[in-house]
Amino acid sequence: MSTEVAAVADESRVLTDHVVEKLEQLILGGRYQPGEKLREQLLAEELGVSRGPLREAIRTLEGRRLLERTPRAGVQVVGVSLSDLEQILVTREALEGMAARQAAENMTTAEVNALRQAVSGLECRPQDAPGAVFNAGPDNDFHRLIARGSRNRWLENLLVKDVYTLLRLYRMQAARRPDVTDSMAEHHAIIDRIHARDGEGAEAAMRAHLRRARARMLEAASG
Amino acid sequence: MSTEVAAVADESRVLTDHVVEKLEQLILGGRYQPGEKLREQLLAEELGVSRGPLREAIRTLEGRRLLERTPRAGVQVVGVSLSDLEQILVTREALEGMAARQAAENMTTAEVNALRQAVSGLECRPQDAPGAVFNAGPDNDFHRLIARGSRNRWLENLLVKDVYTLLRLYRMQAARRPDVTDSMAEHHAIIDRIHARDGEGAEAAMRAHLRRARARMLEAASG
DNA sequence: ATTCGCTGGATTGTAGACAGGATAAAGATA
DNA sequence: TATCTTTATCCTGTCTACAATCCAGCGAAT
Repeated sequence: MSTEVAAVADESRVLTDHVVEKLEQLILGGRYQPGEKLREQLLAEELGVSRGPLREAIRTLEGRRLLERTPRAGVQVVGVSLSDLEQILVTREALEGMAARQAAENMTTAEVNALRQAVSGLECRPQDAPGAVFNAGPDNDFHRLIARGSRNRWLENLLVKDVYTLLRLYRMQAARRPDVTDSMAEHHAIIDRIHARDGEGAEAAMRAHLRRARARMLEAASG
Repeated sequence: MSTEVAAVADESRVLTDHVVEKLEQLILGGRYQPGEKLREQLLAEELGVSRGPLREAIRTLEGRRLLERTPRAGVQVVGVSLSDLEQILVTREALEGMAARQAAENMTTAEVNALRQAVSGLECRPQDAPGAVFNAGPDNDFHRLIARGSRNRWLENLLVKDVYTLLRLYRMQAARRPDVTDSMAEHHAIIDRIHARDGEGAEAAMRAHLRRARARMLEAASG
């Protein structure tokens, strides 16, 4: 079975963690469609684990809102409605605006440089990796680096583990490549503010950027 | 055993959900102190359930960052350091600012009235309930109502399930009553903006309020 | 046609077992 | 006496197996 979880876990992680990861990949990779019901017995066999770790992994992904449970009826992959998408994007604006502000205060110069490189997107990124859906391109790197640069593990976790994952799921669901609309200029404006250590301006620029991106996404989705 | 989970679950919830709730109460109630290690066998017996549901509940609370796992060594109640507190409060400012903005757009007039009543805090709130630590007073209601009024279930969930819980844990840990410092005036200013449907102003007022509250808390904690 | 009850399948919860790692106690050495 | 090492114990992580419960679909009876 090609979908089996790596039998030998690297130390300091337990089986459940690998199941979480693998399951997330299966969902984000489209193996299980939004709305599709997961049957534990089958899934456990497919992953080569027993029900225990699988159920724990499901609980974890429930917490990240990737799975939804109807008591005694089973779990299913969430479907991201247009209303959901809008609410998620609003939440993202709040979190990532603050992340940009904190990044302006806390990022090292080296990190800012890495950020500039990332948006330049010159590094010929190999799109061949098995989980192509995962590498959402240089845009993704940009936002991740800022989340990391905020030095705020709550902001970072909420953004990376919850928000970004749901957005990927939506893109999967809509069969839409991450729009590479040239927001390069906006990205550079944000970086400039961060580089200038202007937290206020960085947050404003990021929020303006995300508002425009949200408008684009919602328009593209409904229109 | 007085800590046993209600044997008969109200419908549409499974045992694990009750364990999550009960465990959260035990932690927030101080029965298990921050840093304390949880032994699953004992805890399972104390709660009157088997290890299965307990382990699932633990995973859920891990997702909410109330518990921390060291692989193969066990789980322990998290300790909220001063740096953690600061980061959480910053995250809260971002989320709750946006919640206030959306509340200004989406709250019904009736909800705004309820909000005013809540901050007036005139209803003689019975502090007798078993989980006294839970009823964090009228201040808590105020923030919950706004989160609810945002009509954004992501914002609301992140605030109520994650952020507020951690703040309660911190207060428990610091053995500090939720400071009832008269932020009444600030609260009313926020409500005024919401009532005026001024999203921009509501967010600004909320963030200013939370910044001041953060400063107070950090000062009280370190000074 | 609607309602009732049955039945098969799936979820949910429990119990017991066991390997392997972590912790704590006992012993050995300086 | 203090520190290092070894040993014993405990606990976690995982699996298997089984009982209980719930739900959906099907068929029969009114």
